[in-house]
Amino acid sequence: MKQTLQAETRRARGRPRGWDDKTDQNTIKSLDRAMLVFEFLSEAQGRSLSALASDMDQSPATLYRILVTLEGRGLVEFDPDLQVWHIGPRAFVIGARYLQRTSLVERARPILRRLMQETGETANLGIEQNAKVLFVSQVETQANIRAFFPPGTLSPMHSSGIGKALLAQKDAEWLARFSASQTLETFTPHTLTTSTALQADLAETRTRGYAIDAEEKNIGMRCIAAPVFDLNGEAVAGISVSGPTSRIGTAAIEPLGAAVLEAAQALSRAIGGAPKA
Amino acid sequence: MKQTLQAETRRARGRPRGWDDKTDQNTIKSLDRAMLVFEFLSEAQGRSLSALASDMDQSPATLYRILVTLEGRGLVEFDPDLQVWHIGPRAFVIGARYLQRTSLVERARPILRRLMQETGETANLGIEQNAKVLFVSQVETQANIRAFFPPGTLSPMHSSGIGKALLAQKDAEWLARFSASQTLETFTPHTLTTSTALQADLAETRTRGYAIDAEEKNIGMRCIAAPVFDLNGEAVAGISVSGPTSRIGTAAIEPLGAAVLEAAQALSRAIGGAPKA
DNA sequence: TTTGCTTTTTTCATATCGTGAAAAATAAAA
DNA sequence: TTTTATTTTTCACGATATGAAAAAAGCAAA
Repeated sequence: MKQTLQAETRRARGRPRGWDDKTDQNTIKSLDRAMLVFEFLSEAQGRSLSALASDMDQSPATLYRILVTLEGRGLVEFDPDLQVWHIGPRAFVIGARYLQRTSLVERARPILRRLMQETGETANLGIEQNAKVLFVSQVETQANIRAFFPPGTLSPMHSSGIGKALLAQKDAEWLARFSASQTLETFTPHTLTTSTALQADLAETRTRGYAIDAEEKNIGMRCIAAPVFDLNGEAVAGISVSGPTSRIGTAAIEPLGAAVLEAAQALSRAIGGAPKA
Repeated sequence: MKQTLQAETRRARGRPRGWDDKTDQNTIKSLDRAMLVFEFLSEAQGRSLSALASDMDQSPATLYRILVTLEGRGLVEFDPDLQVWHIGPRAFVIGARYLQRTSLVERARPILRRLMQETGETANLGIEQNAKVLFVSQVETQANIRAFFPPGTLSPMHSSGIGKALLAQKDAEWLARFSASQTLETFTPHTLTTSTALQADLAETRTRGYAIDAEEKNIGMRCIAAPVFDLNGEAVAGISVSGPTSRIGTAAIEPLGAAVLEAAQALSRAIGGAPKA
């Protein structure tokens, strides 16, 4: 039972340089081309052979053979009635096994870590739990003054960055039930305590792309958050950075927002999700 | 805008005869082999190159090139710390597009969500795939003890609620082919392992309107399922709720059955279907 | 029916490119 | 250090993927 850890070999092969221009010597051209077809088909399902051939600028003969081969393994499917090609069930089964491996939290860790390093502020991951935000993971800043949310903390949605980022994605019906069941507790003079104030903030959040919690829960603490989407386009989690007002001034908000947004999108991709269209 | 319908050409190419022995002339060998690797990896994730090579009886060099090529497209992933290979996020994204084709899943989501809220149990949607049940969508209960079927799971028909709900709608000829090709694997002492026992259960299911899986696959888990019909009156999918025996006792079965039946009928209507007359 | 047109499969000759063996590189263990 | 276990890379060979073009199959008109 060897457990060799010669990480550097292939780690080096990752992205560094000489990836974009140098055609990697070790890749198989024909396989790569076939996978490009596979990927293209997944985006443009329901096309005929000839349509695909002209769209991809490939010879119909080759394309045909690729599709027939993939069909043999159930990775693509041919609809004999409409004479068009689709992604097959086997692709779904195989792809679903990606999720078996790790959870949202595990996928988030490297992304949170990078976000913390880029911004210098504590990065958090939270999910919705019974109309509250449950903080499930965190990477702390190295600064001496820290925002601190122990994982496991439950926080009201209306007074946290992640909560507001998630609320901003909910439809009207959901929000109606929310305001009916929740009272908007006051924590600081900045807390949004009326439904109209909250609605206005959520509208801004939607256009901005990320939510801002400006001392709405704790005086002296600001927080920037963006939503994470799952496969069904539903906002299932949020990523935020939080820190003292001394470091997160008005000038810092925009760059932080961009970084948080990017991190949230990276996590969405990692769990196969994308915002609803 | 031609809409040619020359179905017979490729329909004939489907499965009929001369598939098993004749090496299909139109198949690309190297691609087929690569896809076999892809599939194998999905079942045996987290293996090193050498382990895969010996398991698949392939030269490490070729396997390496296949993996690197697939890695380039994100279809597989390399874990540099453990030095092992996995299925990648792109595979998940592409595979998930299989579901986009039919609006079934999309239509089902609100219905599943409502069913979960009404019953408090995890609601599932499954379709038939090569005489197996493929779970394609799920809304999880909020209870702490949960039945869990990750989407993408394949399950034998005779030992799942949805499977039995679908079987109950098949005609005698189909069932004869089914029993000829499938062995009724035993999972628990409650599994229906003889054709006669299964037939009897299906008859009850038909009169009852919904199927009951009473710990036939997993001990401690019960499942109530009903069929969903498409435009042609064929049972193309099934909806179920599943939960622990502690919550789904004999008394709970009837109300759950009614709720599941109603949900299944709602989905049938949503896709323009109805049971065969 | 027959004719014409489009899309798909299949054939075929060519040289590209995938392949395995073995060497080199790299990392871990001794 | 040396040894051992993996992994990448090199290399020469020939299997096989490829595109052009022909054949087959469907469809839509006469």
